[in-house]
Amino acid sequence: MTRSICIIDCNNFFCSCERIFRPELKNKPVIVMSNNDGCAVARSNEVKDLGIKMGAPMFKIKDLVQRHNIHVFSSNFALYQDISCRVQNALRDFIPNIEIYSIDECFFDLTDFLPPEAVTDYAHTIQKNILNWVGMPTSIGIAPTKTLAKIANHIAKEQPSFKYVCNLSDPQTRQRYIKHFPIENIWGIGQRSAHKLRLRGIGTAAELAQMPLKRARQLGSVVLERLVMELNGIACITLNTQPDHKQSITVSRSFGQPVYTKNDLEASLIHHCLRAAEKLRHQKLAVKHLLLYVRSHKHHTTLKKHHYHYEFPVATDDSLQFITHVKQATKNLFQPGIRYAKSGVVLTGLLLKKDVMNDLFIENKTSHHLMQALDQINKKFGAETITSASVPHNNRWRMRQDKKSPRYTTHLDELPTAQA
DNA sequence: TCTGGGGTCCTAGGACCC
DNA sequence: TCTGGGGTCCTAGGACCC
Repeated sequence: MTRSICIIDCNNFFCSCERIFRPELKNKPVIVMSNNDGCAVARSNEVKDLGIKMGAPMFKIKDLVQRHNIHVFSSNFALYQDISCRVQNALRDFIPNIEIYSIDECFFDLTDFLPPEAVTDYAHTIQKNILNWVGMPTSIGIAPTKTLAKIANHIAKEQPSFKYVCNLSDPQTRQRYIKHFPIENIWGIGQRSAHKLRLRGIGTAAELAQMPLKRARQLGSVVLERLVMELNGIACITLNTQPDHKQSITVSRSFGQPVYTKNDLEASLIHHCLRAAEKLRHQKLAVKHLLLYVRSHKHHTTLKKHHYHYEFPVATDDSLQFITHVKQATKNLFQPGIRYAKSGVVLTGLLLKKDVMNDLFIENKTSHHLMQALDQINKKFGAETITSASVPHNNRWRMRQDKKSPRYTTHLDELPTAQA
């Protein structure tokens, strides 16, 4: 039976979030920048029309920004995450089982919910209501597999006649559209694979769909083989509405300005560890493996050691245990005279806190109540209200974020004000 | 001068064991 | 001294996504 797999995707998500609270920016060019205001990570349609590419560095587009009076925002993830939850909750009113694929996309399956001929109308209803309730414009793609639904979604945005909903369930319609769909735009085909395929004369989704499975596997392993099947309407990538817990947690940042001292490096790592531990506790997980790393400025090759690994004898979620290792790591890694550009922490070997095996012979040093109190206070009064006394007081490594909008929906002192 | 951050999955290759 | 192969587990790195 042909399934009605749907993907809903917020249009220019970060830009649209900013516009919800600045309605005067509708139809005006808007850009949202990456951390440190380094490059463009979201562009409104007006900006795309100016030819500014995804990831374009600020210093290269400064002139265009001025000339066209583009509104630039630093990224405001507290706001985006909250709007994302609102969109998801609105969507659940229409279909309870959704797969949250990213901050601005969800998959869902309408097969057992509606007859195929009713699906397109329902998608329009969902779309209209999310726009009314949350203020977020969206696009919806519908097809028998996730890969084809992503293609439909792409077409829904590009071709105005679809009004942001494209249904490729019908094989003839589908054939007509994938004939002209470039492989670069297929979900799962990156630059490398696209180049490889083009060299072999394959340039469109339809051409890739024709590839024999054996050949696909040989060329791009099981990943490409699956993709070819998906293009032919055979579902290989299943919907996952009950995801497992995370496999890894990362906190890393490029510095707002170059860092040369051990203290600054240590301060940044401690900060990242505290954030990572917070995330860990929030997801009710504990970690076995800790990785701390530093990066020097590009082309700086005299840096010998970048990584510090540690395996906890008993999985933990205790911020204070991490900090001990930061001291050790900085001692190991720091080299004077290096211009450091970035640091980070990666937690892997994650398991549910309730499944942690204690070791009889190791004293359990985790201070649950302390950590609980820490999280509650910081949640209520703002990040880093309470932190460890060993966190050095200095901000040299922090991000540049000059154009950040208020966190309208998550911080009481940043609420929007209505004018009478 | 200035180019993000947080994820997932897959493969190859090394270490080790029998 | 030289001689095998199969299995597992782990890690680093690649490719990709948003």
